[in-house]
Amino acid sequence: MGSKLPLSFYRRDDVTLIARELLGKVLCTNFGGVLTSGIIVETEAYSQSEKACHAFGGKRTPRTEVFYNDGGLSYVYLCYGIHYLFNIITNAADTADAVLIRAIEPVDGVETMLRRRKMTKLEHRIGAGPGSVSQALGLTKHHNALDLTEDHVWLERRGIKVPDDQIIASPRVGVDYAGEDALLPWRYRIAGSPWVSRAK
DNA sequence: GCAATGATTTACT
DNA sequence: GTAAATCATTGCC
Repeated sequence: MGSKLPLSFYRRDDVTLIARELLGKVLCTNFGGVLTSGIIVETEAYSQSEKACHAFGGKRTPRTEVFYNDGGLSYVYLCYGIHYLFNIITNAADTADAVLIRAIEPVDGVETMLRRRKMTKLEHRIGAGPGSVSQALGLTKHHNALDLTEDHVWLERRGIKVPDDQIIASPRVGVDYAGEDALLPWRYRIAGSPWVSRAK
């Protein structure tokens, strides 16, 4: 097993750097004694300084309150009434930065993930896309604002190296309403991974 | 209190 | 490629 990422990893002030470094790390969940995990192969950075973020401009609502905690917490949000999106809160308290996990490559508990996704055999799309990731790992809104150094949801370093030339930066999708900020290349994925969502 | 909408996925034409 | 599903949060009345 790898070593759990320390809080100091999340509390740095460069959210795009954290998003890049999360590639190749392993996201783990352990609910009811069932371990499931996957290598992070696609992420997206969000910051309060750009419109695509729910907490843009320091806006506070009951939903975004968790953004203003210290880094190292989970943020699970229900989108389109159907899909849960898993984010990691980064940076210091009162600074609303976060990284969205968009795709994983299954590692542990594959059978459990298949059952959760109602699939009979392993397909590349099992962890492709933020809604799919959450479903495969069993994350729901009940797992919002969890401490990522506890033993239910956490991230590990397993010595997987992702060289810079294997990281592709591209504009984010689904954020057209953000205007110019939608063009920021804050979406990162591992080149050549078959587990990422279909490139657009 | 109520209507509009979204950090998406899936299935169908 | 296009459209529908579906509901918590949000913002305005």
